[in-house]
Amino acid sequence: MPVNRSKTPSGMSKYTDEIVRTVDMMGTVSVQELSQILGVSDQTIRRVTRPLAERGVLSKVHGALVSTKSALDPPFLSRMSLNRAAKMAIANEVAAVIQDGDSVAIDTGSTSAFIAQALRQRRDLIIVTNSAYVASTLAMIPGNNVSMAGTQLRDHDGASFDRSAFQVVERAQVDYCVLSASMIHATKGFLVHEQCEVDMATAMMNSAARSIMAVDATKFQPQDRKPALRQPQLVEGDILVTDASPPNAFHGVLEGLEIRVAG
Amino acid sequence: MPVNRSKTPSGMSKYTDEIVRTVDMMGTVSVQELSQILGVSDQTIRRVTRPLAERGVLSKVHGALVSTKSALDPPFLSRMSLNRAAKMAIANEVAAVIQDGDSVAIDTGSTSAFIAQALRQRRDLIIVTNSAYVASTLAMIPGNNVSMAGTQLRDHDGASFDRSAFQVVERAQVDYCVLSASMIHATKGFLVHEQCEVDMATAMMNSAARSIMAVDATKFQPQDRKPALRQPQLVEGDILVTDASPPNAFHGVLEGLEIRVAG
DNA sequence: CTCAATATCAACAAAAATCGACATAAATGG
DNA sequence: CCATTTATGTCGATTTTTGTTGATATTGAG
Repeated sequence: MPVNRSKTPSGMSKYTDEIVRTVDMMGTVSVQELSQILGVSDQTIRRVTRPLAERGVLSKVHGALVSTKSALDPPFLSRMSLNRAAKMAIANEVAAVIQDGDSVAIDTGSTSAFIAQALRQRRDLIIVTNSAYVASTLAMIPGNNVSMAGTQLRDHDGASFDRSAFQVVERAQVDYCVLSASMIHATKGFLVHEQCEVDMATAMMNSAARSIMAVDATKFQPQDRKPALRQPQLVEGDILVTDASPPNAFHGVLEGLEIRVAG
Repeated sequence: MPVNRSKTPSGMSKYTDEIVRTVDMMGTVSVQELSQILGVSDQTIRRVTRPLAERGVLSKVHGALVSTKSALDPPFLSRMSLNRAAKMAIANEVAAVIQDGDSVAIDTGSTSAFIAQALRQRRDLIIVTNSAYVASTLAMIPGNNVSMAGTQLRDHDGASFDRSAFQVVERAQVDYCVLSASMIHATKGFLVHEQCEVDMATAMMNSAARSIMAVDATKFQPQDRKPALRQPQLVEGDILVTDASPPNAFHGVLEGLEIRVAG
């Protein structure tokens, strides 16, 4: 009778190691190819790789194995693809507010990435940002003057929140700052997840004559991961750009703001 | 009844990875061209790329696919598209030298942009660079640790050569530095146009255990704009990666280097 | 504006890949 | 040595993907 159903220490076969190494090395390998390399049948490859795929060591697609290290879809880009149309509309609206020659501080976040793209149609901008993505997007436009704030980049979104980042932002003096938020609460206002984001937003607002808050309309509903930290208070004359009219319940926290609905 | 157990992670096919990499590297690729590269029908390319376009991983126009990554139309792109096949081959060769977990300093330049793309398949890298493009390309890979050296970005290539850039590079201690050159002279060696590039190369070499010089074979011929400044001398054991065997006339300046020919 | 050239799309048949089951070979443990 | 477990290869049914064809849409030129 079968006593020990559970596989060897970690479900390993003598091929496991070489398979994983080969897949990681090549990024993508067809099952056929792999079976020839190891001199075994394709069926064996499937049998060995199935548990690996379940454990997430590698990933299976029809006809081939793909390294999970392939990072085709880092979290940042998957967030980019969420609500794409709305974010693009908002980005264009923000780009309409900002004029050629203006100076702008831009925070990190997926909406800001779209705004950076939209701002490529503007010329002679002076940009300060702590997002490497925004910086590299706008730096290569002839005539722009881009400052990248910070040195150490966060891995999931390529943004920096180190001391030098704040120094650069605080030294700046800009016409606008472009901010974002993870959620909008009917009484608490604009919320984000991390303290460093609040700090950066505060620094940018202090350096800017006017603030632009860019949030898509889905942020008016409660999010799954509840953000707990408040963004600094916007003031009279600041701008809110979104893609649908805010529900009445939010009129309180939006008091005094210039509201622009994109679309 | 067939249950839906085939949980294809995210609509991936065995071609997705290579398609995305190719599109990102080349900026723009026609569907025809891609189908020839992969040896499949154009229809297959369309089928695979449609969901990718919907997710925003790349973007479709009539007849071609365009990278959404760092869309660049300024001079940078024209240099990017020069010799792209050779540069891609060189980039892959460099990525083969560098291992997961290594620390690398990367300079600016079009070849370095390709190398950054190729290095996306590596994991847990520690990167120091003065190019915003390289930084943002590699920063978002989970596990990587990227430092952006410098604040003020040059407009034509998004690179920084200010004081803080040198401070960051000089503080670093890396396994490899990846350098490039505008021309190779048979007796003077590796040449570039600007003093700041020499300074940066020097700083990177001093911080690195081993240097990798990546130049395509066309650089062995005299260029139209003659670069006048010498890169610092490479030393015994440093690596030259190129795409064709250097002519005999250059043996003198390449003495002692490990020469790797990609392709 | 029309026209030709080319690109895209939908649908179907052919090809390839997968999975399950069983037989055989290798390894294991007394 | 044999009994038993484990791993591997082979075969057929099923599912998925791919190439082809013909219709439709888009582009650029005249």
